[in-house]
Amino acid sequence: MKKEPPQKYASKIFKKHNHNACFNDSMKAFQKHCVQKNLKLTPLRSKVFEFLLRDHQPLGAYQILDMLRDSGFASTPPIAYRVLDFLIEQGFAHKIKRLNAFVACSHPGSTHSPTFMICRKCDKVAEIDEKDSGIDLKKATSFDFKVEEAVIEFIGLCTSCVTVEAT
Amino acid sequence: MKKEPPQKYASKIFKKHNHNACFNDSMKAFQKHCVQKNLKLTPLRSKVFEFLLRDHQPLGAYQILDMLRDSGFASTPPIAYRVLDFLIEQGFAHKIKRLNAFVACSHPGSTHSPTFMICRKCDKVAEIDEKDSGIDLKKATSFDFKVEEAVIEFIGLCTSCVTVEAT
DNA sequence: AGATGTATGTTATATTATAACAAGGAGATA
DNA sequence: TATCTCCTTGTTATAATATAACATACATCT
Repeated sequence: MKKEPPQKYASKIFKKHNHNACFNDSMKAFQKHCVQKNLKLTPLRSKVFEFLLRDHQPLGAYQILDMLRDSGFASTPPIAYRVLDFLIEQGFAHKIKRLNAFVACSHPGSTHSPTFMICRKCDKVAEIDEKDSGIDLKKATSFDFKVEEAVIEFIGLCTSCVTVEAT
Repeated sequence: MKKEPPQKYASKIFKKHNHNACFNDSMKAFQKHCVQKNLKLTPLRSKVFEFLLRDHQPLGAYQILDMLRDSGFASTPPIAYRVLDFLIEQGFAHKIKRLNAFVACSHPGSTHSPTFMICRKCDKVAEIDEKDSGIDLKKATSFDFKVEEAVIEFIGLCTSCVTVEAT
């Protein structure tokens, strides 16, 4: 049996994965986090996180508001923005500047400066580990500037869309 | 006479520099570019570029509109956004997502994926060379994703503001 | 029950950006 | 010179994103 060659993967998001498990694990991690930090995991918060987990598609605040309305929640802008702020603060969501949209964090738990790959065709977003991104934050902190945080978003094509475009 | 040790500089923007020369060189480069590409360097375009060059401060579209009004130009939103689009397309300006603001490009001429250092205290922005940024775009293009463009913005403190905060 | 703190709801408005169409002016050409 | 074409600028209206400020509800502790 041949050994697999080492490969670099942007993230599971662009690949098939066991989404049920993925969803459940994330939800459980969120629940656990809230219990540990004595934060309230309310129906509203839970619902919004669920939307974000649903299919890893980034969602705009106003899309989320529509979904909340459909689910019987109040749906004025502050409702969504507050929950999103909460999720971001707790490290379970990120904002994609490029899209003015929000995604569930792919590896929550520790605060980190996320790096995203955004497909310009299907708008799917993959969050990748800093170590795989070709970025060395220490190297970026220079004589003249103390780096505290980084916004890193790569725009391009995911495997599926590359294939389609090549046709 | 001792040799200076090699140092890394984020950019001239955070340092003293001959701003008159800097301003004039940029303006001339822009003029030259327009002649070569047979584009019209109109008073409006020239004025907006001048604002951006003024002191390297990122400017919001509506700030630019105010400045245009003060200079006797028309000042409805499309006026500013169109000129800014023009400058960006021609490679003489960039948009800073973090600030929803625009800056003159520090090394125009060739198209490039700029990397910025944004001081969270004074909002000054330095554009740095990719090679100094600790980022390897080739490394970022992986099996799963074809990188075409990158948005890279470091947030932190510039030398002056670090000093102030340490006090 | 009352006090406190946090979450949610509501109203209004700020900020950023674009669509769609009209008018003006420079240069080419008949 | 007239008019055609192309590009720039001007105008009106509105879309999209986000926050401020304040009111109400609800849980938990006492």
